[in-house]
Amino acid sequence: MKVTLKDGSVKEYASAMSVIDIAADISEGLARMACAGEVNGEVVDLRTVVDTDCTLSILTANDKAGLSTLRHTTSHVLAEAVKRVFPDAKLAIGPSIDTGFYYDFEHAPFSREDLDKLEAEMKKIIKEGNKLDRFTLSREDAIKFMEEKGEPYKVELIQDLPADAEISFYSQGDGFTDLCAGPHLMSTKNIKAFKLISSSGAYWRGDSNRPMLQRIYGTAFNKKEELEEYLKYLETIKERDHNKLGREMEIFTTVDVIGQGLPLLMPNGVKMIQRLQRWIEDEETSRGYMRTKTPLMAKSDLYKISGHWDHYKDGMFVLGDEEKDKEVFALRPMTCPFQYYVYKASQKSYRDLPCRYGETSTLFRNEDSGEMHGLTRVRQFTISEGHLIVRPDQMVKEFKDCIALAQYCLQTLGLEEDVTYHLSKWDPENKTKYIGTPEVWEETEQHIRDMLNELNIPFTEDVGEAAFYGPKVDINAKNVYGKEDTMITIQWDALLAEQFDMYYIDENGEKKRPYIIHRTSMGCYERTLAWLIEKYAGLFPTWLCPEQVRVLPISDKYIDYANSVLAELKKNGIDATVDERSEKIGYKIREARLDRIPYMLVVGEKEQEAGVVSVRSRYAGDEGQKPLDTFVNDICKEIRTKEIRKIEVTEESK
RNA sequence: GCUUCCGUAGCGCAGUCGGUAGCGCAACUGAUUCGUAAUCAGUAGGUCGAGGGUUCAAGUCCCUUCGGGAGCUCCA
Repeated sequence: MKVTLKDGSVKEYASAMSVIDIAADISEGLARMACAGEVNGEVVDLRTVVDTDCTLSILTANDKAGLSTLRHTTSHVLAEAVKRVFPDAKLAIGPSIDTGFYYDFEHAPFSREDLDKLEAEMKKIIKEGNKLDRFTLSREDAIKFMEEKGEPYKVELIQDLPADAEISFYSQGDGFTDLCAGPHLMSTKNIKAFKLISSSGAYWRGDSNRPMLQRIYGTAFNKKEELEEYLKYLETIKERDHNKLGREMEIFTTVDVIGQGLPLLMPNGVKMIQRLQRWIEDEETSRGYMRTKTPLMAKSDLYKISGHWDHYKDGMFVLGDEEKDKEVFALRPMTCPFQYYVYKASQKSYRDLPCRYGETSTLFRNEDSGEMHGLTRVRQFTISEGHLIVRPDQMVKEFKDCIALAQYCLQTLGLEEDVTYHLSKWDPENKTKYIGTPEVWEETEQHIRDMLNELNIPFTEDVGEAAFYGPKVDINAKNVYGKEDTMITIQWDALLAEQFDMYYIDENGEKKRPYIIHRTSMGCYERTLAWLIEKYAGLFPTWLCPEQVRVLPISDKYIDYANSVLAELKKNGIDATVDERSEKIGYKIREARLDRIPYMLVVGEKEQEAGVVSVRSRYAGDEGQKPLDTFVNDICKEIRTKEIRKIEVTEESK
């Protein structure tokens, strides 16, 4: 057989060979480094025997799949360590993940001391350097095997494997054997650098009705240095965590007596949100949106028509008692039905459509207590919401325009590279969660699929993520910890117009159902703010900075001049202050840097006499003396164009 | 909602075996009037998240509750 290698060279073998043997034939070193193989593009175990012509790559920990193999084997080492240190623990599952691996156990919660003990035991196991061997069993034997070992979770896993699945096991020495599809390293001794990160509860099979197991998270790398670097990185991202930095910068705060998920936006945060809001509202207006302002609450009757009462009552703040009170109200969790009644207030002709309604809309959602987080998951928030009532023939164009608006917003804020696009579909297995027929769902999902393809937007399709009334495009971003949130959503709704009896009169004088697009342009302001804090680590584009310029007189003698400079800045709409304290200039600069002010204007004798300012920016350090009007022109232009100036000078700010 | 960790001055932290609370920065006052990352001196600030219990005595031990973190589950 002929084996074509990554570099294009061809090896010929007389008989079948395993991947690891081929690796050893290429070089000893490669065999030592090998984590997995890739045969004809498919990742395989090193033990896989190749017997026909193929292309083969030997994957090492420098390859993504190789690294995840290394991590997966590390999770098995962890499992063996747990069984050694805590023999009563029951094994569940232990996959590799983007950041490392985890393994779930039925056991009492693990403390940090337990993790340290386990790490020590893992080091021992690695030092022992047992070989991993793969073998398969029939379903009956596999179940018997795990029953004898007293592993009920493994038995359940085997029982649920598809009928045609090969049931494989990996053993490492005599002590430990685990049900596993692989692939795995050849020996535990090839694990060079690992660390147990944390432990926490996790439901068996991700089902909150089933027992809670204990999950241990860890990570592993090819080299010690890479591990160190990763651990250091984990430390540094805390510094840009919006929940920490946002409080530090007095953008928001929370108060225990006010309640969970109810952040207070402070003057700095409000300034930023106000700028975002004015920008978005003006942008929408220029794109043909009309603005509405509708009530924050309504009678339950409204939500009964929309279907929210049936589908999302638990998520709403209900005012009153359904049993006792004649009327029950609820704070609105969305604006849809309110804007529908704006539409319905007058009879519409086909000529009136599309109707694009926008509202800066405050919403209330009663999240479960464990879900609240900083500014990203809150109980009250304000969203750049809107609904477009359109004729079916206008739907595709309008939907595309909504995507274009979202992309424009992301580009302006410099966030477009950080997002992923998702086609969120219904779950045909769970019809009770949705309204409408399968035909309507399939058709609308196909429309969105076509559109995204046409626009050349890469996207994933997520089952069961749709709204109850229709599929949607979700634009998601990850926070500093890698957790994903929906930032923007655009939803295709061919169903609610029926519920609300919305219609327009077509060219033949007949009543027709419109389609509806539910959409946001820049999503929820609080969440966007959180995203910006983390993206820019608090060093926002100048137009968004709560304080854009600080004027620093070098002594009290120049306070008057500093204030005349300030007046000129304010006249031009620039957010600025003067630092009037009797401190040394170096100290004032340090403070301004710590406050993340983009521009500092130093003024003293020379500046006053020449009528100029000495500009110091976080972008380029000392920018030298400039006439004040030149500086004002420059910064006004930067603000007007919402320029994202690259930071070239990186000085330590600690 | 579930598992777990945490809550001491504005912020970051210390507080031993239960014996009545301290440090740094910030703040304030005074001096200094300064040229690019911390001028000097002084002052003030806490019923230790809240409530209850054990004890002669609780920041410390126990219970409840509120809030915060991590993860799970959920997220119109």
